[in-house]
Amino acid sequence: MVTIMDVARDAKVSKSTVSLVINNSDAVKPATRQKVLESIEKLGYVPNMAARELHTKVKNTLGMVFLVNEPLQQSHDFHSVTETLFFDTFAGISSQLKETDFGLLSEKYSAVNNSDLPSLIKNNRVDGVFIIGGLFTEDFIHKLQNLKIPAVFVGRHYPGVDSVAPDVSHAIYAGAKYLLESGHRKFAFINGPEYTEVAQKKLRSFKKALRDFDVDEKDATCLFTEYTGTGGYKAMQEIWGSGIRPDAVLAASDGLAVGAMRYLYEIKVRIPDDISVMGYEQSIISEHAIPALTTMDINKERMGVEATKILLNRIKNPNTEIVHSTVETSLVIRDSVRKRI
Amino acid sequence: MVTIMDVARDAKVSKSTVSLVINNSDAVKPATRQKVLESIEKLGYVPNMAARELHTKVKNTLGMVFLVNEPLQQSHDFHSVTETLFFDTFAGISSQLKETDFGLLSEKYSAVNNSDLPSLIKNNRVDGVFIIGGLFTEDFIHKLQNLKIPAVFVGRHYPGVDSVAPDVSHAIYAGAKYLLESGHRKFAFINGPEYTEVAQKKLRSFKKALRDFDVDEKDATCLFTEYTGTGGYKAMQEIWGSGIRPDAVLAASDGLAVGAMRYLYEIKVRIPDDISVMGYEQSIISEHAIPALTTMDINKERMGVEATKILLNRIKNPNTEIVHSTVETSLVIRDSVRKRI
DNA sequence: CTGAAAGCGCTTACAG
DNA sequence: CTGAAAGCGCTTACAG
Repeated sequence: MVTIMDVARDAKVSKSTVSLVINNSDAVKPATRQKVLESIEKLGYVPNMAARELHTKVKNTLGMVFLVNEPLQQSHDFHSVTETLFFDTFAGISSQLKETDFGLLSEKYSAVNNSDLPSLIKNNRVDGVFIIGGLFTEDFIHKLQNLKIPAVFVGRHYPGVDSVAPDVSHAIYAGAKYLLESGHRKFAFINGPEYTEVAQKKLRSFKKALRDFDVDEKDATCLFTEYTGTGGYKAMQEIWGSGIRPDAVLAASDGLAVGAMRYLYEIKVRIPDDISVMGYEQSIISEHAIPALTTMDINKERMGVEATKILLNRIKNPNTEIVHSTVETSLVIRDSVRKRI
Repeated sequence: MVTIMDVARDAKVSKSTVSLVINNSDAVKPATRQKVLESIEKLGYVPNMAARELHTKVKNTLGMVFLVNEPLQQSHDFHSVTETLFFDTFAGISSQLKETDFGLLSEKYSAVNNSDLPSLIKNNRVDGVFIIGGLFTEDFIHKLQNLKIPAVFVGRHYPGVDSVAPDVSHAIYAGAKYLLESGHRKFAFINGPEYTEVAQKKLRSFKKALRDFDVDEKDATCLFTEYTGTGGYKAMQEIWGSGIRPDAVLAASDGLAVGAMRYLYEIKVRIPDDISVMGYEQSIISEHAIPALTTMDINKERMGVEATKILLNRIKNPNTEIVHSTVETSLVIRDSVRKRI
């Protein structure tokens, strides 16, 4: 392995000087600098991160903790939220980190019934950490805050810690508005779990849209369920079973939407001819759904980019104010909604 | 920050002794060991990885290089192969690494027109590396081999480097067999890009199944296209457009299958009533397809687990023989294939 | 079984 | 602008 000493010898300078050019100090004469650079190139020198870290205390690595449900979840479980969040966020973070020297350590972690913190945090391997997804517990947050490690939550806001999340209220409102403007007047709203704050927020936005368009709340059936395909399927089944015939369903996730679509397919109700379906998230399954699902793009990749900027800044300036960043959402029109005017 | 010196003082031993207990040496008297352990616990000591690495040369981190197409690919691009491979493989690797002290650095990387190696390799940050997906070039492989860094390819075999891949031949054969045994006799086989070895292998297996069931090759239309939803869509369109009416389509990926299904939906051909469709991969989109897609599970998570075992072993025993591991596949029966007997 | 010492490859004041 | 020196927190022979 070639060390700083080798290039110092080759360039006929001291290793201090080599170190200075590596770190882009301008206290080096251009000619010397050039000579050193040539030696580095010639010998294929790569600085030893560990040695550098030992001194500077900066690890040049960020952690990505990817919150999952217990037990082990697989991508084909007819679940939809977390994993697609993971992939796109990763893409955003990864692209943003390309410009820097930071590496990204990843780890799956279940916050429930878990007294340990993620090992990349526990073992002190990162300068800062992204917490992906909403599946954290109070206990987890407290432990995290005690460590005072720079952290940003991605996907959900939480007071007192940096976070980036989509503009949920606006997104649901925009989705409902699109449906309303397309002439729909009788709704099913399939929402996430009732006890979550996000679901409550979504419900409020949905009802606000109804009010703004003078639609009676009686013409909207609102159900809570878990964010899975199965959840959407059963909700749709329940609605249909109780004799309700909406002309549009708005789902709080693409997974829920696709679950509802499956039930409708089975009972031979055509989408969008007989009923419109609208999702929320813009995940891989919305693009591949049949018919392709009209949905709200919550811009997950952009969230990753924002989160990276926030985390890097927090590491550099630990005392800046906490930031809660909200990422804009946008409507993605595909084939599952039809105008009824 | 608490160092080995602090615990040495607290336990009233030398730091060498502390180091020995950390590293589970049995050259420490149980009583001393106990005392040290207590001090470690009390002070919340965590060994400094950088200092350790500086000495031992082992970084305790593995890299996961996730091969992508140029340009930046997003998960909703109606593409399907790589990203779902990424997610499930990651899950397998991550769970396997839980038992160890290794961390996992990830990076997206495009091998085409890229003279640099992935930065986690270039900067020498990992002890070994997983190369995920088949999108590598000869040039990439040569550079990698020159570095002599332990590497395992996941998803595709390549001579001279450790790899784990699904049993492609068996999987396609099994898929075709299932269709044949269900009474189908007129096929469309929508395959990946013609120039890839994998596609050729798939074609051979498919034809072998045909022969074994005495079906004339004339009754099977075989098309090559890229592994995307759009590819599947266009292939199906072409088949239908030329007047061919298969009773089953076998697709070389779930993305292709779902693309084909989309076309069939548009021309109001019912699945599985009018035609059966079978996928390959068992990705998130197969479970969420409508109707749910019968497919071959290539066991991506298991590939991650195997790859981890191989890589860890290669690091420990650099001179063991190259291994090409093949992971078993299995049939996942859902709703897109109907018996026609 | 335990301690003193050297050294891993860097960076950073500090002289000059 | 450049070099000599100390030190980051460990591990590993080596004595004892």
